[in-house]
Amino acid sequence: MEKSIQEAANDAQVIAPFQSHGHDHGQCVVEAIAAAESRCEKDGSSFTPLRRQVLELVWSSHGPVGAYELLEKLRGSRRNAAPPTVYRALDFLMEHGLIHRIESLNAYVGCGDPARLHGGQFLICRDCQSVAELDDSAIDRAVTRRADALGFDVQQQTVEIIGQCADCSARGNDD
Amino acid sequence: MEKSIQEAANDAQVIAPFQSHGHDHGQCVVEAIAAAESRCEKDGSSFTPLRRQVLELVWSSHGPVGAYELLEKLRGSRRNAAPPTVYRALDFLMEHGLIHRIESLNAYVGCGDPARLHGGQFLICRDCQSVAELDDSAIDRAVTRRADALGFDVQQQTVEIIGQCADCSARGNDD
DNA sequence: TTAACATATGATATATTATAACGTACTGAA
DNA sequence: TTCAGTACGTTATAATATATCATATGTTAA
Repeated sequence: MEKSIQEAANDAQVIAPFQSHGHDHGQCVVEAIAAAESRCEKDGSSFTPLRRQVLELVWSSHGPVGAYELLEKLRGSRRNAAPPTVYRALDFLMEHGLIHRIESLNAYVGCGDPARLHGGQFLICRDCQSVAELDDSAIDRAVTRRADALGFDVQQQTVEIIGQCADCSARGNDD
Repeated sequence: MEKSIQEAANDAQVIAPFQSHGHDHGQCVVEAIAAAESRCEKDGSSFTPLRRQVLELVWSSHGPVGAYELLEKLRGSRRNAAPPTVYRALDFLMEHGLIHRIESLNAYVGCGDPARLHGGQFLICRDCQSVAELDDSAIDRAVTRRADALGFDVQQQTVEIIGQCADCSARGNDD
């Protein structure tokens, strides 16, 4: 028998599922920040107020956020914020596995599992712009196998799947 | 026993392998243009001189090429070419499956199999910038399976694997 | 044949995303 | 205490992509 969607979402290989409308997002951000703190402490890297603030802004939605959108928000509290302010923070957060960049959207999302470094596999909903992060070993294995067969040494995987999430197709959005 | 690299490269699931230095590139471009012509004829779409020229320029290397790089080259023969000139041609070529966009490089590569519409799976060498195009059904299946389990309807797959190709690692490039 | 419409390209301007380069302030080690 | 490293400020600019309106060309159908 097939797993239900909920069971599949609970599977360890789904790092961050699509979020239901009701979920406690405040709590979810708090947890992400705590995880980031402990990750940086482990790395011996400094999780400065600016970096923390940018990470909070990234997490302020579950969707991908653009750099200039972050810049706008940042300017609420830092009047002189400029593009490098944001990009440097984003670079730091990516290097430390705290966020991922979605190449096909030029945008950034919080990483649901910063404890472990990993490349990104994402399901991106065209309708509601939400993103589910995967760490699916079957996908990873299939990629690695083919690369190995060609003598190709994999350094970074980018897997970005665009489509429509279950909620949106239930809702009948056909945009 | 494992397949040799050559056997793996000959596998039908590798649409466009990494190119050896010696391959007959002129011939390879000619074939790509011919395939494009027949594809467009089948689609009833018009393969204009501009579009043909841009496709030739994309194929002028096996590596990914940026839009502004194409624009420069295009200006050799069309003095007034402007960004929209190139982007419109690129859009047309993508819609008709004649080229793919590499999201992680903001660049474009010729499609090795325009006869059949398909999303892209790419191995991209950091050192020599060459690209191998795959159409690996195991990767595709792994993605589809997980998406299905989550009730996610896949519309477009972007799989871009960055690393080092066999030639470059043999050559000992460690950049 | 021509009016009507769609398609393709020209031309100009501008939007969006990202980085370069240099300066200043703080921090912690020798 | 000076030196080196790091983080951030500041200004400028690079690189990528799109909007908009004008012009030309081709196709259809009355």
